[in-house]
Amino acid sequence: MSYTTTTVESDDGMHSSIHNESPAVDNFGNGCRSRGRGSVLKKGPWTSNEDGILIDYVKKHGEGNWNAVQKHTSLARCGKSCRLRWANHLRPNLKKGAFSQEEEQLIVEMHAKMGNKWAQMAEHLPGRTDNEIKNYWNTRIKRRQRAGLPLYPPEIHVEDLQWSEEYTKSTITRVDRRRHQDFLQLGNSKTNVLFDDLNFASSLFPGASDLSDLVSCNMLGTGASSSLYESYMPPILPSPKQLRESGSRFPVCSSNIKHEFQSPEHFQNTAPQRNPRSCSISPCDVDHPPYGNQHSTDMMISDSHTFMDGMLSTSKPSFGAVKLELPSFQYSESSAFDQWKTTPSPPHSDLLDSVDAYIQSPPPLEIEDSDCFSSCDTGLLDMLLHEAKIKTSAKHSMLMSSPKKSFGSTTYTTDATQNIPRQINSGEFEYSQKSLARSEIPFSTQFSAGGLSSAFAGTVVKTEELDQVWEPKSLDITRPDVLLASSWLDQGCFGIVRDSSNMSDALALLLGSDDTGNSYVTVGSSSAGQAPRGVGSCSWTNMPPVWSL
DNA sequence: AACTACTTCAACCGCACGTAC
DNA sequence: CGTACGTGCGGTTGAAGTAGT
Repeated sequence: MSYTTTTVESDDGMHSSIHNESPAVDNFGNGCRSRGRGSVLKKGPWTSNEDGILIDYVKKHGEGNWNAVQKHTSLARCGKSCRLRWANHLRPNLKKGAFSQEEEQLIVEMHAKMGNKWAQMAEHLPGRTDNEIKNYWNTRIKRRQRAGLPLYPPEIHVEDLQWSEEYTKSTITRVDRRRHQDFLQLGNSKTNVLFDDLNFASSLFPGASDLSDLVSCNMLGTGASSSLYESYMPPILPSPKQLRESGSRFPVCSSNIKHEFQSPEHFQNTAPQRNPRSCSISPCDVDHPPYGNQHSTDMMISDSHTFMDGMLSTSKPSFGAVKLELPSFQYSESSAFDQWKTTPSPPHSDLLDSVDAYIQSPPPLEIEDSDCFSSCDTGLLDMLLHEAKIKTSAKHSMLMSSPKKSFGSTTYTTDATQNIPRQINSGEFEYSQKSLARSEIPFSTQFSAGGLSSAFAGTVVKTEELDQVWEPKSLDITRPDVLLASSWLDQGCFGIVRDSSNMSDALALLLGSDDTGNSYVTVGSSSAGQAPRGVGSCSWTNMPPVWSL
């Protein structure tokens, strides 16, 4: 390994590096030039000798004051390098080796909550470093991207809908950390109420916060600009290897389509014995997706809703000036973290199930505009509304303990919408719009990412169209939206669609009328009474090649 | 055995924050 | 208040290792 670098001191004291091709063998004459001392700092891998020097130093002087290491020892390393070496490799009680399943699961859950807050995660993983966690996560992203799996298990996502509006505000636009911390320290006031949504104790309809949450969620979800996430729906042609495997990983594309649309009974029989939490998050499912050895129910996009999570941006600048720091549902309030951490199994598996069902409700059948651009804009709003309904219906189904049907891994409430809150304040959507505006992200940009618009755009659903559109036989399996929607088929969406009573309830849910009869969707650009668009009215030109195969 | 593709992970880089002066 | 410095964090890079052909 050659890390030989010539560094040029910059104005801010940092050293820019010019890599040489000559081998570096403790070449102190060709490294970083220390600030003010004129000595040369070494870069690259640490030797055991250097490690020993650093260890000795820390033993004598303790951690911190890393720049003094160079001054007080013969170590020709900059302070940053020393700190990194100590923190990641030399400090005691470091746990080396692969992550355990428990650790992996915890990381997934923490990332759902925190986003790329590696250091915070590391605090909850004794002996692990932020760098380790970060590397693990990046590797995991790549693996799941290849496998076409959602970044988070659905259960994770559902749980993660319980995040704070305030927190989101503070992270949508990159606020300074001080303010962020101030917010987190609000403590027992509003934040805790918001974070305590899991209790769902209130029968009030918190639509405003839901909407804003969802708005932010999707804003963040569009932060697909991150180099790691933007390719979650692969922007590149699959490798020959991937193509060979595509038959299993993208079963709907295969010629054996009839095997992919199987009866609910099939799913019931073949679905893994799924504990909503433990199974979905089990490392063997989440992090080690075997290409050809996976149950159909766990295959590829488990649901489009969750799929979007894979596109969550974390910190890379987005298309505009906005830097999206965290995934949609992140909050780092420690108390909230501790709360869920201590309850590894979700206390609301029923809730999760029911939410699954609604997540898997039909994709748009009707969108106002004909051109993709506008429909994408519309679709975002509709998607947000749709997600809001999902969330709120889940809460109410929780409260009412509705009877459920189960198809395979998915349970849905048969009378969920009877519990659906109809009370939606007129101002809530305005709030949502404000949130959208606040995000400063072009809607079209957001929506074009990964073809999500196809999965979510539009909430106006005509009952009579549903059976027609969503009969498996009428699916155009070449289309990405169908591919996305196929995840519902996987998870029993037909149970909803085919049940007319459920369907009407679902319609009510989706339309979300308020007391005055005002349709939810009419506030947005999408409206009822327009010509039906069908499933494929959105352009697929933005779809990554793999979907166009 | 040689080559290629892919994965892992240690280390670097730039930025931002806190603090001292 | 502004500046310099120390520190921490998150993103990225690239060499080493591994698997596949």
